Amino acid sequence: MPAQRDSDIAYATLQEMIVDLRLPPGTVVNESALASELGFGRVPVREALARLAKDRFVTIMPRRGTAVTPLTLPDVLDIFEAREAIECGVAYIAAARASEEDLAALRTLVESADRDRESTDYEQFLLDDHAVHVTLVHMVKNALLQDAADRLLLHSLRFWRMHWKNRPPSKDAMLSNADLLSALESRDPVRAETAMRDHLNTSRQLVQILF
Amino acid sequence: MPAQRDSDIAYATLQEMIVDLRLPPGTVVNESALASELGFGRVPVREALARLAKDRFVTIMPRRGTAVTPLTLPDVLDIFEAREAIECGVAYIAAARASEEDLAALRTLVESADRDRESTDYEQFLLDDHAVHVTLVHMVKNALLQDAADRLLLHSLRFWRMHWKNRPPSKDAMLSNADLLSALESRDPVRAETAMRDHLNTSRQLVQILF
DNA sequence: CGAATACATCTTGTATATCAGTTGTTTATT
DNA sequence: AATAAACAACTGATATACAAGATGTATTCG
Repeated sequence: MPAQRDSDIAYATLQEMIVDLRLPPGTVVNESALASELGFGRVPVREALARLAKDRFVTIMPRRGTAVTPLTLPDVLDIFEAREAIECGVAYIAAARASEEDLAALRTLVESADRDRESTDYEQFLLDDHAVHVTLVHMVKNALLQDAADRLLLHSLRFWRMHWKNRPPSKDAMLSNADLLSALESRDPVRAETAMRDHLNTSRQLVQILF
Repeated sequence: MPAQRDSDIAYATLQEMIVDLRLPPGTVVNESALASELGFGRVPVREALARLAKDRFVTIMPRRGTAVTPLTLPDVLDIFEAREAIECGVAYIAAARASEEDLAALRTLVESADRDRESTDYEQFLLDDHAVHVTLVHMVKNALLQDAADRLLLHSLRFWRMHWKNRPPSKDAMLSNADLLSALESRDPVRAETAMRDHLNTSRQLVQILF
């Protein structure tokens, strides 16, 4: 655990506020204001913002201001495309490498998400679905892949929250990961990759229609 | 153009120094020393180091110091694995999306790299091969994928420079991208993905043997 | 002589102050 | 009235100063 510097806490706090929409896309933020709100000095807040900018969660316009990055349709399509490129590869690798414990944990999460769909609790569904993908990525135990994938998954989570915020929750758009899970359990890399690709393609198409 | 803040210049400079081994793996760096060397204050240097830490080019040990991240065998294998996961997806997408101009530029680079191999100029080979992969990624015009891939490619470049630094350059280890190029030119996503996977697997195996 | 503790020093972490660039507004000129 | 130049206010960018944690060393006690 890399220590708890103020800038680490500020980073985590702000990221959470951005992803859960307490700081909605487009919000302009101000270093000094944030500093006094969070109870830190300007320096740790500034460092946190710099890191969030590298993640593309905020956009810094030098000497002009900093804003929470907006979510345009092209941006969202990029997120899905990048997820497809990375997570398909991850699924392929994970099929060969997953331990029994990993698979059991994944099964629990997938079943939990399936229950959420039945109760149309979309916030909980999002969290469980997110957890499924995060867990999958962590299975491959590759810090570099994990960095890239975790960031994309958070972008994705932010998008879905935005998407469903003022929209009726629809069961059709809450896709199951059952196929992926069964492919992983039978240690079939190609099927796992295909399941992931189908999963992501289907949601991407849904978004493209509904946006 | 995202303005030229001192911290941007410091970031670019330090990244270059790390990747071209002027700051070899394991070097411990000191904020104030770097600051006076580069002619900046401590703040921009510190921000640059924070960004480099996110890229895993340096490792910050809070209140203890900062070091250029060492290159262990497991790290290198992670780099190759992550490249496989991402670049295969990139090749797949690029096959459908590449413009004629992109393909022409790629052809020039591939041929250039092939010439470098004949003259066993490994530094120039590395640069051209790097350019091939960077160009490929830029073809898909997806900033998120580009972020992730560019970082991995720089890690990879650093590794190869380290690898060949005190080793006789061997033609066998300088692989061609001709197959990949031809797959792209015939707009065949599956073949492009396969070519990329073979390319990366072969070099990974070479490394695993020689390390 | 060995171990533990106190201390000196080095390095990063944070706060405060100053500098500099951008923008929008005001004012003067045509 | 329209345009352009000067200016004022705001924001981030950087420098300087100070605080705090960590490590190695020296000293002291058993």
